[in-house]
Amino acid sequence: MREYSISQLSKEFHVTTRTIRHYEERGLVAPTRRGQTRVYSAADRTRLKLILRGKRLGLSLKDSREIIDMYEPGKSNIDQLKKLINAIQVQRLQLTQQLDDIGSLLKDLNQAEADCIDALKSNRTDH
Amino acid sequence: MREYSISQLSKEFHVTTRTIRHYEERGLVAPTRRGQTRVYSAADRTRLKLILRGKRLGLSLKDSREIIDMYEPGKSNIDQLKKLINAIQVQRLQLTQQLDDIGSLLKDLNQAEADCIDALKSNRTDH
DNA sequence: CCAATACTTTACGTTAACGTAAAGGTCATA
DNA sequence: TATGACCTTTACGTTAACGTAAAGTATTGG
Repeated sequence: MREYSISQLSKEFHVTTRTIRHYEERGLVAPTRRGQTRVYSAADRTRLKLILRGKRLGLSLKDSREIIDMYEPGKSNIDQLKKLINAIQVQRLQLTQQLDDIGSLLKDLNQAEADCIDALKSNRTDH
Repeated sequence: MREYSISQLSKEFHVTTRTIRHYEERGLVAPTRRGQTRVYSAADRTRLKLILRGKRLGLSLKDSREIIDMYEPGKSNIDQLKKLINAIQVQRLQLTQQLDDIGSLLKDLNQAEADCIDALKSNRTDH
């Protein structure tokens, strides 16, 4: 069972230690302590990974927290489960929307790039 | 050539008029005026669409502005073009990263949902 | 022994992207 | 003519997600 220091994780994920502590303040990770010092487990590291993935997708920390909490057990209440399933469907909708958006944007970018290259070429044969 | 009022667009895109004006303040749209009143063209409407798409993808207004500006001509300077091509490649990298992320998240969501459903079932046959 | 390194907490500061009044102009219609 | 329904500008407020600085603790190598 590997352990990580805060600066190790900060280097691995290219974020500041302040950022990681901030996630803790907001309740997204809860490393154990050796004395006063934070000790991160492999599970903690995974949570960080998920948070950062969420961030890349434009999720708020609150959203990320909810999603991450979905993976954890202990939510045996039926209403909770139904709520979760609902939340999952909402997320899925958003994601498929994003997929669409990305497709469009990539297309646009390709077009823009092609235009640029054309412009460069005609510029070169100009004068 | 259709025209739109600010409230029309605000309704169509489900944002407040304040938001649209904010985009203007930041230089992302520049509707003409009839007297004091803003009049939006089809092109303006398209820009709005692009901005909101960028927003769904987690882009900043500044990023969106740059991307949108790529589609417009008048950037005939060679250095500018090269810079643009570069920016496009950066964007493309980010997007493919996002595609990856979304794939992972969707997988996770499916798993979480399946787990939920399982939990519900076993809960039903319990007791 | 002391200086460097890595850790800690506390707390105020900053930026983006709007929200939220407040106060006023314009036009149709009851 | 006055009451809505829209439009405007100005300007301060708010939230999220950290940044940044100050001040202190703990361990480790020269």
